[in-house]
Formats: sequence, structure tokens, C-alpha cells
Amino acid sequence: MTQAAEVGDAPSRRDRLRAATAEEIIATARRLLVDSGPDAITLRAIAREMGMTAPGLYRYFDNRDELVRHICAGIFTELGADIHQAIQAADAMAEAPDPAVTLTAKMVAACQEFRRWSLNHRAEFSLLFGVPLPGLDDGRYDIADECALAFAGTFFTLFLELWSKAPFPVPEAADIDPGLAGQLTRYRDALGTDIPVGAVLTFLRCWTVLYGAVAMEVFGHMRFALEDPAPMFELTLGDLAALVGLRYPPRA
Amino acid sequence: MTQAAEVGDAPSRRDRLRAATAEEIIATARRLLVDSGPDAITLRAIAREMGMTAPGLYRYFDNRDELVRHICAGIFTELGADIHQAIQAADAMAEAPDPAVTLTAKMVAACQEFRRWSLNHRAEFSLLFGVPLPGLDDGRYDIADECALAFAGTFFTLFLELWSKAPFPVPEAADIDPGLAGQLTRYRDALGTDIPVGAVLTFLRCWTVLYGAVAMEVFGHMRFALEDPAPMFELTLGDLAALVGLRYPPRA
DNA sequence: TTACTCAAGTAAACGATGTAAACTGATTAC
DNA sequence: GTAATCAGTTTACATCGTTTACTTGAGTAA
Repeated sequence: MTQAAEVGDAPSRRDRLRAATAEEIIATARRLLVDSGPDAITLRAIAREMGMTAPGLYRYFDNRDELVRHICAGIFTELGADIHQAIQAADAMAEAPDPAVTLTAKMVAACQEFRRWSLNHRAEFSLLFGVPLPGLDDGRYDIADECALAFAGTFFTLFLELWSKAPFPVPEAADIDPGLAGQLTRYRDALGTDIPVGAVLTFLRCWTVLYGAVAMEVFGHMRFALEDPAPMFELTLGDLAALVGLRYPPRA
Repeated sequence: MTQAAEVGDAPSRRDRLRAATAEEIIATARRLLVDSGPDAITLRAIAREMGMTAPGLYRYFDNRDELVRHICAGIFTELGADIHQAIQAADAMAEAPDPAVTLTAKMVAACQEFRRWSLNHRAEFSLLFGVPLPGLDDGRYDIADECALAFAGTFFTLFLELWSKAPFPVPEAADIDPGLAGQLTRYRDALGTDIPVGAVLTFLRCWTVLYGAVAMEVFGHMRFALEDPAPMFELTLGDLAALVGLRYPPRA
């Protein structure tokens, strides 16, 4: 009876012949997420794909949320690498004598790749940049936060390059709200650089603008007005370029 | 047995003495949302509060999603009224001879109220502006969309007032990407106004910037750098003011 | 070889969830 | 007076995360 009810395709334990690994579980869950959306990441579905049963997953994760956080960590890492590669590609393509043109190309490539990836990976984007998992508001710092910070580093590295190769005007430290300046100083020290706090502020403003434009598009909150926000994103790129002293599109 | 298991506090059907109304159900669900977060909006919990059983709710809504959409509609309406009131209050408070100062105060009041409400109603904000409910990607147009449009009208009315009382430079129609211009024209016509498409574009850019700043803060995606983003929002207000030809803070 | 230990699961169960189908008691229409 | 309709209830199903108790096989010490 039970034997007759066996399903065919999912790998059974005897097929695996080895113990599962946390990485395999995460990869399986990730595949379910990509193929069928966030609601498809159920312990039973993951276990089924792995040829085991749901409670067995508790050997590897304390609960579902922790598993999801590991999925997030992996996605952050992949997205960071993806954008890094786009920056490298733009660098290799550049043959302009004017360094500002090359820098602009790299910045634009990074932002466009972020948008492109986000639109092509809506489920993953929602997981990383949508409403956070409940219960994560406490001060705990986990692997997903760590990878998020590393992801931010991808953009920050580019920002540092822009700043060092073609410095742009940033708010004077004296003009910044003291409370904000203190926070920016702490964040700058955590990053381990010595750029002015005004530059850190500009970085965060850029990130906010970029996030807003992409999140709004991915979440479909722009559809009430536009069915294709792509040309508006080009204008956003212009705003971002202006924030770092560049011009986009290059020719006026 | 079953009688002995009766719970005490939830109103029983006999206490109600009248049929429920859809509005009561929505209000009950809304209270659960506010008190206990989005996960608390379960059909059984709502029914329990109403003194009935879960399947009875299907007399009023096709399914849970439809109920949630009605909750969203109510929240949109309330938020719009809230912001409208903040604008009115700023108008009443203003005693400046310079109209630009009054307009700035109203614009700032609207944006600040949007942020304040959003931070004080995170669960509701997530419902309205977070990742949309699955299955809503099809072209259906429901009551939540209608109320969202009305909500946008609150901001747009203010924008029109800014534009009419103190016109500001907007992109020339000829300089706008043709595809974008077409979409903007359609949206403008839907709004029933005759302002230039460049002004519509500026409106959408303002909304994107505002949304990005508030969503990022509500979702906690700024905590990796700042624990109190309030001063940064003041800078965002400055950016927004500049987009509509105003200055904030007023004194430089 | 035998006994012991431990890792890596399974099986069964609990209390939730959304939802479908069938049924019931009161109110209304004719 | 009887039929229809309203506003629910009861029961049931599949699925969810999670807990508890049990099994199984591999490695190891004596």
C-alpha cells in the first residue's frame, strides 16, 4: 500500500546514498523559489525534492525562517557578484580617453544590472528588499545581514572609485545635521575608509534613489501611471550621475 | 462537552442579533492587522471576533485575498484623508506673505505626514506598498486600485496647486523620450488635466523619490548604516522641494 | 565479534491555515 | 401555508510549521 503510493520523480534517500548538506537544501529551496514563487518554499516541498521528510530538515536549520535567511544570504552574494561582473564588463568595454566617460559607463552598468536582475528575479528581490521577515526586528545579526553588507560593498567599492578618480562636491561636514553626522561617521568607520562623511551621505542618497526606482517597478506600484517604466529609469540614472558629479546621458 | 468548551469573550452570534456587514468584517480584520500584524488576518480569527465561523465569511468575500484587498482600499482612503488633513493644517498655520513659503510648508507637511503615518502603521504600509499579493498581476482592476488612484490624487492635487501658484521648470516635451511621452500623455488624460507632460513626469519622479525614502525606512533596509534616518529624510525633502522649484529648508 | 554511541533521518501527531460541500433555522414572498 | 432565500453552521480536506518518539546504519572501543 504505502509502497504502491511511492511517487516517482523525487530522489529517494536510497538514491542519494549520502547525507544531505545544508548547501544542497538551500539550493533546492532556491530552485523552488525561482520556479514557483516564495509560497513554494515549504519544508515539505523542499524535503520532497531532496528525497527526505520535512522534520529531517530540522537537523540543518532551527526553523523555516533560518533556512530562508540562508537563501537570502546566497541571493545577496550572487547578486553582488552579478553586479560586480557587469562593472568589470563595462570597464573592459570602455575605450574612452576621458576617465569620466568610463566611470559613468561603469556606474550606469551597475545600476542597470541591478534593475535588470531585479526585474528578472522578482521573487528573490522581494525576499531581499521587500518587507522583512517578521521577528527579525530584534538586534540579531545573522548571515543574511552579513551578505547584505557585502552586497552593499559592491556598490561602495564602485563609489570609492568614482570618488578617488573624479572627486565630486559633497555636503560639508559642518553643514550636516550633528546627529546624522555622528551616524555617518560610525558607518564610515565600520566600512574602514576615510572619505568625508558628506561622501558617505551622498552614497546613501544614491542608494535610496536607486532602491526606490527599482522597488517601485518590481512591486508594480508604478503601473497606475506607466506600463513601461524603463525610460523613466534612464532619467533616474541621470539623477544618480548628477549626485556623483557625472553626466548621463553623456551628450547633451 | 461542546458547550463546556465555549469561549467567553468573543461576541456570539446571539449577542449580535443582526447579520454582519462587509464593513464590519473589514473593520474587524483591520483591527487584527493593526494589533497583531499581517499574519493575524486569518479567516478564523476574524470570524471569531465577529462571533461566527470562518466559512460564513464567504458570504461576503470570494476568498481571503479579496477581503485583504478591501482592507487595502480602506487604508488607502484613510491615509489619503490623513495627508489631506495635514495639508489643510499646514495651510491654516501659514501666515507668510510669500506664497512660496506657504506652498513649501504644505508640500513638506504632506511628505512628513506620509512618513510619519507609514512608520506608525508599518503593517498597513507593507500591505499597501510592499510586495503585492500574488495573483494580482493580471490586468484586473479592483477596489484597492481605485482607492490607490484616489490616494495618488491627494498628492496630485497638491502638485497641481504648486504648479498653478508657482510654476517651476519641467522637462520640455520635445526632450522626453517619445515612448515615455506617450505614456505620460495617457496618464495625464486619465487624470483629466492639461498640464504639460513634463510636469506629469516631475510628479512621478517626486513620488518615486518619496516612496523610496519611506519604504526603505519602514522596511528597515537602512539599518545597516543608520539607526535614525529622520535627518536624512529632511534632505530628501530638500531634493523634492528642488524638483518643484522650491527650497527646503527655507533659509540657506 | 560484540556492545555502545551518535548522526541522520522517519513516522505519527498537534494545532494552525484556506476552502468546499452539505446542511439548518429563520425570514420573506406569494 | 408553502416555497424560496438569506445567513450562517458543521464537517471535512489538504496543507502548513513544528514536536516527539522511534529507527537505522555507520563508526568505534573493548
